[in-house]
Amino acid sequence: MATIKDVARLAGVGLGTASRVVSGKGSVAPATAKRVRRAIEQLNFRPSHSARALLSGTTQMIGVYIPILKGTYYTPILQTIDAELRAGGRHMVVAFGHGSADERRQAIEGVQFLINRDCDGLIVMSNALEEKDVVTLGREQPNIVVLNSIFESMREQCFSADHHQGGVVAAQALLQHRHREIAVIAGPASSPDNRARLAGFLRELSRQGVDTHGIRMIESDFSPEGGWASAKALLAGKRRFSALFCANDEMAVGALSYFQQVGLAVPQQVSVLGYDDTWSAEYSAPRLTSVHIPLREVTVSGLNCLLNRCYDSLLPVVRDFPVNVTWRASVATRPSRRAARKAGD
Amino acid sequence: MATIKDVARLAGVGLGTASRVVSGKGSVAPATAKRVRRAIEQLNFRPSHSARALLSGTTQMIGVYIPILKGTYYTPILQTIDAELRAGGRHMVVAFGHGSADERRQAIEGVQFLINRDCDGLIVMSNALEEKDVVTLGREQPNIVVLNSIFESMREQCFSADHHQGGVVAAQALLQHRHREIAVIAGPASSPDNRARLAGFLRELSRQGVDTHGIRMIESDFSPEGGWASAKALLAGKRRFSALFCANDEMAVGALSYFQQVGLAVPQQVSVLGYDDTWSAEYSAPRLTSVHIPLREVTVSGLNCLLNRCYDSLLPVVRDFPVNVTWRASVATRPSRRAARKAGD
DNA sequence: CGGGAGATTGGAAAGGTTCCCAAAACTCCT
DNA sequence: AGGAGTTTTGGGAACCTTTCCAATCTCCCG
Repeated sequence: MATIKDVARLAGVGLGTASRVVSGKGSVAPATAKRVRRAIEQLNFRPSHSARALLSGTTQMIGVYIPILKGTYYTPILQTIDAELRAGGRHMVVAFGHGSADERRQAIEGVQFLINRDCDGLIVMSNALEEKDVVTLGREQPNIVVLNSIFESMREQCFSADHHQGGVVAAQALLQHRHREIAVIAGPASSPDNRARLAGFLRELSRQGVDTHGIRMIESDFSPEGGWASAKALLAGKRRFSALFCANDEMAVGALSYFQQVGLAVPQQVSVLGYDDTWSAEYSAPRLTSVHIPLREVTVSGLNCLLNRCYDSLLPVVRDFPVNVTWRASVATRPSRRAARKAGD
Repeated sequence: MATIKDVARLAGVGLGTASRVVSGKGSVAPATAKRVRRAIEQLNFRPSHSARALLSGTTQMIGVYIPILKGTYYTPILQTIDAELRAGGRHMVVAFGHGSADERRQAIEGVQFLINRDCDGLIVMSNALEEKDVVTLGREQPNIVVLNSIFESMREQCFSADHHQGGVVAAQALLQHRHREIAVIAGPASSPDNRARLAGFLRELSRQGVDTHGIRMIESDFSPEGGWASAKALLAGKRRFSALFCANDEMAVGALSYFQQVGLAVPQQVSVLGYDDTWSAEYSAPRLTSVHIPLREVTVSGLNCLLNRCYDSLLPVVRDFPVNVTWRASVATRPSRRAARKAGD
């Protein structure tokens, strides 16, 4: 690979002049510039990224940690980050969690890896990380932004929709269609955002007079397999329900698949409500009504906040993200049979 | 950030000694080593990746170009690549196609970007790239491996399952269940791998005596939206069919969603066969029978081939990938004539 | 006690860039 | 022609590491 020295020699100019032509800053006589450009062309020169990084102390590289890339939740995030970054001539290096260690350890290792790679900044998503972990990590690389979790010690750097409110909205959506016999497939209890949406959900339910002790809740793992298995367990149980709230779309999709298999019609016999409004909700059978989380906005704001820290720019940052529900076909008004029976009670 | 010079100074040793302790190669007296290690600890030193890269001429970084990260096709690939790379202490930088340019231009720009970033090697997926493009790109960075496309001028560096054979297998799956009235939702005609599977499909069909002029084929775009719209168009047409072959799972999922909406039972009234056997096939409603493409194996072999080129290692590389069908619930034996007629209404 | 082998150590050089400063070249005016 | 002011130019220094070579030290043997 040709270096700028070669370019300078071939063009018959000094190092500085060649450099000035490459970077476009500093004055250089038009004729000289042309000569240099021809030399660049001729030698197929492109500046070494490493050398620049070494000198400038910045790699123009943002690390992204994601627990696992399965399903449809993280993909738009990655896509968004890459688009924004590339527009500024920077790039993204991604690390996923993997190995046999537990999730928390995987996250720490992944982030550590990214730090060692000289990333200018980090975007981290993980609900397994603990407050003390981010503090430790933050000492090594203060340019960290966390998506979808809130850590008290670095509130400014955390971006998340209000999942408690998301739960409230979910409850309202169901209530509004007169459902009162409700089942829930929850995410892992260890996940704070899952806990938040559940709390909001139950709170709104009881606020509107539903006895929340009567609702059947199964803890699962955010995967379609988990949704499928939970739906099965729910149906096997004796408690009836006219609506099912799933703590994410993936589980809802699994549940939908199971209901289809056993011939339970959605939404005629059961309504199903998803959460996140990811891409999997769009073309399930039936199409899934889901609580919309404006993940793109969350991501962009988080990223902008990070870029502002790293390169002191002044990109716009928003910290409040409205949630609402995207209506599709999986939620309908409570079946009338039940209404009648209920009325006769 | 502390440099190795600081470490050396604090430990009261020379640069070389400090470096030897860091890298672990070369002999250093135990007592000295301990002193240096303490200094490292104390200063929280970690070697600069850029400086190492500059000196060694290698960034330990592999670039991955992917047209778009939507849906479930590319995600396992990324996950696989990251896992393999990290195991070797290397990392991945991903670029997606984006902008307003056409796909081919996007791919060229994306790859170019990766090259400028000093990647040691590149993994490229794109069916918009042309032979001459890879030749040009290959001149700048010879360490390129292409997944899921075959370019004659660099056959050794191309890894793909045999999509023609995939089409054959698909046809056999349907034939085996006595379907002869078949519709197809194809991918873009511009995509070579799509053409290959279609060719194989039709060839096997006619080999087994089905009049392929009688089959209704709609070209779509590999997306669920496309699948949905195509299913609708197919049903609106007057030609009837008992089975539908979709050139990828995403479109099949869209079709499934549409069929559910209009109350057409799968597989009782129409069978649906997907292609790729991605994760979306697993929990659709009903679960999708699909031609399994061993994408993980393809990816690993491609990556190994690349790593062998970049770092002259001797990782195992396989070039033949068996395809078969994963049976789930969306394909059944041809229904009675009455049901079939209904499907064509 | 001299000599030699081996272990240990220090520091210069190199890798490719950019930044900065001083020098050279040019322009324009008197 | 002389000089002031501006534009253009060249190259050293610095960024941080590793590699290599020479110097020093230690230890053992005759």
